[in-house]
Amino acid sequence: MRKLSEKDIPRLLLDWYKKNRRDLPWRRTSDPYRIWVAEVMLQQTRVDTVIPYYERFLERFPDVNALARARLDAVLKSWEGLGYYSRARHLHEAARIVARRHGGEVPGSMDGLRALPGVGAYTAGAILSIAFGKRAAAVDGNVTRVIARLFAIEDPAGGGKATKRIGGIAEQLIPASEPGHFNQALMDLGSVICTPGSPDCPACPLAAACGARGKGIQGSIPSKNAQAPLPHREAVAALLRNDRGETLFVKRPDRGLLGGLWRFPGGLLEEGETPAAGLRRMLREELGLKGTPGKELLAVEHGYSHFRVTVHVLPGSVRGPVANGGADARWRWVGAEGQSRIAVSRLERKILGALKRDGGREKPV
DNA sequence: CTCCCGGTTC
DNA sequence: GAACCGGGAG
Repeated sequence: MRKLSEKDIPRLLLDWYKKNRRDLPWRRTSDPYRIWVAEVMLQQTRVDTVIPYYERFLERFPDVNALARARLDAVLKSWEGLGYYSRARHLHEAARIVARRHGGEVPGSMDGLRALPGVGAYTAGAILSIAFGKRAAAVDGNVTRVIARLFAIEDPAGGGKATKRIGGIAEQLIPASEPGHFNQALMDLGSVICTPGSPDCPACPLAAACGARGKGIQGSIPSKNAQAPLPHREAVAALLRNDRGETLFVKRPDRGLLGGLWRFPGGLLEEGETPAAGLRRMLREELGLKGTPGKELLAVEHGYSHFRVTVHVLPGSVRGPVANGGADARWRWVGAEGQSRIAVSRLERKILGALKRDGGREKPV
């Protein structure tokens, strides 16, 4: 029997994929829009998390024109909890571009796709190969790991050298027929068999062709680069209620952390600042209000991509009546029902859930 | 071109 | 603690 070589890889993978492919909602369609939405959601986010969001999003925005017509607030609400909210903003903006400039048809070219906000090399390659059957690489984290192992690439993953080499190999490997299935096969293999921690080499259709396996170094590829622990910050959030029982919310700027989502008044504490003092300062700076903080209700831990935070939640009263902001105001009094309609991050949902559980009663931390 | 920012889940 | 891509600043 002839030794396995590089040119056997597509056939072996495609055969394996036909028997082992995962049944995923976006694999039951060839609609470029639906595949695009799925690929954007799958950026930075696991398959199981994406599935329910994907279903709901497409029910709400079934085609490009529906998404293009929607308000950003509605799109963000559908994205609530999925994280990396700039993806939603970019997708919405891109849908408007497709509706306006491409007659509602998702572009089927690399240049057309890459010109859309939120579409990088990976997403464009995935859409081109999966929805349009074109020969394009789609190198995500799984594919990177599979190729790094297959070719025993020991340079640190994410480094310029390894990225370039892996991209080049991915381009070469793609077969002219079924490029979309080939790319998805690579991703499934990485997700199910060639996993980061302990790859299941005996189950791998490419084991005999795998360079890392041959050298017995599959467990240490890709090499892990030590990362510094995330910094920790302290923050305060104010629970301000008016006489109608509504709560004051502030809208975050469209860009930056959690852009376009609503939050409680407050923010990061300065070094050595107490929650009460910080809250007084922030109410003054942010809303021009003179406020009196009450006793801390609870403290919530939350992690972001590059720091962790402890949020102290304090009730407060503000002097004098505060009018409701208009439709586009950056702050607004929100009743119980409205609180389920506005888009907020996990952190605010966590706080709202905790307050609801103990009925908003004061409680020692 | 490289580095840093950006959220959540398992 | 690990995993997961794109944009924008430097």
